[in-house]
Amino acid sequence: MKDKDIEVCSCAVVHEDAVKIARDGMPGDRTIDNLSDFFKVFADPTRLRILNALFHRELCVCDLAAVLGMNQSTISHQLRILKQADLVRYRRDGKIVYYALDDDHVKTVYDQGLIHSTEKAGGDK
Amino acid sequence: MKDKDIEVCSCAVVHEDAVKIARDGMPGDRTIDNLSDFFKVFADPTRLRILNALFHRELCVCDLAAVLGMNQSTISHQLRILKQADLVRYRRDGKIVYYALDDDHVKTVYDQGLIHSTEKAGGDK
DNA sequence: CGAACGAATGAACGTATGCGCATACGTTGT
DNA sequence: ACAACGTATGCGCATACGTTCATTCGTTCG
Repeated sequence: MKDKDIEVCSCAVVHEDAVKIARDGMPGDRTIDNLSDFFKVFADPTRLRILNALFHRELCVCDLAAVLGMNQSTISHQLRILKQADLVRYRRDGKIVYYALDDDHVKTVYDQGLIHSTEKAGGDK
Repeated sequence: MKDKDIEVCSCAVVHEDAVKIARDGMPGDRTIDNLSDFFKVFADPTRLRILNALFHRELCVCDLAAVLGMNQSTISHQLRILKQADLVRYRRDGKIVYYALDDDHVKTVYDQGLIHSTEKAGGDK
């Protein structure tokens, strides 16, 4: 192994040991990418609103469009993303497709983020 | 109040009551935006790697560049975002600026996301 | 079978985001 | 004060993302 780190940063690496430890503890690309993709799903107002609406009960695409005041197409696109992330599941009843939260911990993540985000926004100490 | 919902979605709203309940329970734009912004900070591999590196101990910009194998400029840009989100704080020691996690619950959010993301990726039932 | 309706998909557009280069800033040592 | 070094910032590029329009798909009902 060669000192690739030195080439990246022109400065003398201040803490070689700390860098090594941080490197060893770093998860693989796959893990990091999965993690960022997971958070990415929650990083959009429209999707958060959809999730919020589904906290109460299952809703069809048309209902969600009405709740959010947005196009049916937009809702459908976002539902696809939520579905791919396994955050929601759907149930077909005739022409109507009902969406619901796939897992309870979706609300857990949502709520935890809510606590921290409002904490930051409100508590401007 | 006028029926704005009907105009949005050309279909006949299937569940008026459910739509109304979902609407009433919907947080304001400010809250939703804060929440999505919060998750957005976690929704990038580079920032997640920086946070991960800081789990062990505080590091300077140069260290982080070495750990991630990226430009100092890139690291600095991302640190700015993390700082604005109050996820990290910095301490100046001469020319060197050390960054550290501002809060313990940063790791909490990180870990919780990790659990769910690996759960989804691994358990492809 | 064909019309009607809800939902899904693809293309296009504007915008936002991450990265690296070049450079400016702030501090230290001579 | 000047040079050196670590860090921060502005700019441009490439790309990813969200929304909308138009169309297609799938189902139901006449």
